[in-house]
Amino acid sequence: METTSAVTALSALAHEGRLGIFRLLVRAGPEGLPAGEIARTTGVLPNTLSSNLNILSASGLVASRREGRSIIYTATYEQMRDLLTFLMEDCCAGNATICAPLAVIAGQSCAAEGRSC
Amino acid sequence: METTSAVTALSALAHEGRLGIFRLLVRAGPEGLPAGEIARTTGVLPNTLSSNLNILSASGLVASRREGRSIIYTATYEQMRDLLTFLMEDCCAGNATICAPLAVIAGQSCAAEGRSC
DNA sequence: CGCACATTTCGAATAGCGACGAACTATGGA
DNA sequence: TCCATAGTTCGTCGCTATTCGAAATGTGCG
Repeated sequence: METTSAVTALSALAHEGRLGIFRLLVRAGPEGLPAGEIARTTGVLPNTLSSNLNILSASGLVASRREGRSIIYTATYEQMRDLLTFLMEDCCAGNATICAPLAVIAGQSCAAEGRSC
Repeated sequence: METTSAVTALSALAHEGRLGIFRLLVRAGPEGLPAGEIARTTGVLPNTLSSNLNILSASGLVASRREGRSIIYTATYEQMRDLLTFLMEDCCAGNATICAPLAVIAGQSCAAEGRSC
């Protein structure tokens, strides 16, 4: 992941409403939730919600599909994993205790990269 | 971690300059780096850098200590881990494949919380 | 004390974000 | 075709974030 898309993703999450939406979708799982239900759950106006869903979509953290009259939104786990990995890249250099569990997320061991931990 | 502090931390990282600083400090490890060296590395004006370091400090992602005439900044791994954990809270409900590695970060297994994965 | 270095604080200008009302598009059914 | 439902797009306004120059603080050394 590049710095630019990481900043975009972090900006998308750095907002109380959007963070709530994202976590709601993470909990909802792969089936996702229709925009209307998100609006009802969070009590946000439809147009404001739509704008925020758009920002989340643009960041890649959320995907959408139409189903009849509803549009269903889902969290994109892969993008999320990439973001977490990016944040902790090269943390090996200084701190082995946090590196080990993070390497699991990244799907690669530190040893494979020739680092000390 | 509460939503408010998560938003604060994410806002702190949602900035190209600050994200770069944070990742630099993550790579630098527990010993950290003096502000002057960060300024030299990133090519940012000292006052702008100071402002951004302040924002990172307020978010808890970075800590500082004085050492002679320099002020040394370090990444706070624990706060970072709390943030990652918060983002993925309850992801179990829908997706076992991503839940497992994330549970390692959180320092607790999903089974311990009585979930299916 | 006086000076130089390292960093922070202050104040002002600029730009971008966020929320809302109103109008628009898309889908499905009578 | 006409209508109701589900979401989106547009335009506007207020607010906050970001940056910079200039000045201030804090620290060590001679």
